[in-house]
Amino acid sequence: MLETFVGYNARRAWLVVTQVFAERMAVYGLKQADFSVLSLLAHNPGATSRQLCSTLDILPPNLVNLIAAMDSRGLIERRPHPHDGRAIGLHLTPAGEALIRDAERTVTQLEAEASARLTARERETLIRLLQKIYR
Amino acid sequence: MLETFVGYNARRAWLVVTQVFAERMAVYGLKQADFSVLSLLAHNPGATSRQLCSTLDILPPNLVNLIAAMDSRGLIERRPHPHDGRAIGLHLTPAGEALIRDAERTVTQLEAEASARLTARERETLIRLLQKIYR
DNA sequence: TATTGTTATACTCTATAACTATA
DNA sequence: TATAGTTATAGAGTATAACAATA
Repeated sequence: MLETFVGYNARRAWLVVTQVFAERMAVYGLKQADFSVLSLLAHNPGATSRQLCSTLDILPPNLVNLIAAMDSRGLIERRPHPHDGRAIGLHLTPAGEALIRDAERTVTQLEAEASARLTARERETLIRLLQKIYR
Repeated sequence: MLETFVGYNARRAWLVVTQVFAERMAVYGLKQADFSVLSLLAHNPGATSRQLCSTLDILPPNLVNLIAAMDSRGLIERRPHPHDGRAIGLHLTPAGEALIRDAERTVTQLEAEASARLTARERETLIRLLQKIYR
């Protein structure tokens, strides 16, 4: 019965992937949210906390320490926003760029392993159907 | 980039479904784990805590209060296991059966709403592909 | 008045160690 | 010795309210 529900199956699949993800990202000292933030900044330099929050569905208070920690680690930099004095533009440092490049490569690899029982086409279909749910 | 990963998309889809789920199940006083336990017991009467844990990937200590609460509510009954003096067989009471019957109907309905942008066939495909990941 | 970033805090979910009773 | 159920507790993740600075 449970297995006929999208919600149940999505959670079970996510649990499997997320476990492998956590193990492989521990090498880089990154958790899921860290990876998501760095990856977004790599492809959207200068994004604000608020933009990250709405894109990732994270609440602002829960992003603060996360950003502060990666700032301390020298992975990201906060620069004044060009047009909005309230906001802070977030940028990757060279170290942050190097780290996320390696991490993204690792995730691409583990994704391939996690979906090894799917053909390339099935994997595309899966992602497309999942996006139809949440977009 | 993030959107090319199964893990990311599975989580986002699950977040959407789970939110609607939580709202609709609040009427019954059930959380996700409660629903899963009751539903499993409805279709597997006499199951033990240990069996529920391994099926749902819940750790034994985290199931204790959950079971106790539903026992207090008169939804489930603990009976001595017929063959194993250590174990306890879990059964739904008539009240528990009535509740999970209604709740399952509601979940079936909300699942249909959540996957309204998918055809019936796409929904089947989605579930099949998700199961290929975690099974 | 509304929004950005922030602090403090609380609540839920998940994880670990250790105990008892039975196998 | 191994397993089922339990207790206590710690940690991670997520949520709300309220504040200063800027729009």
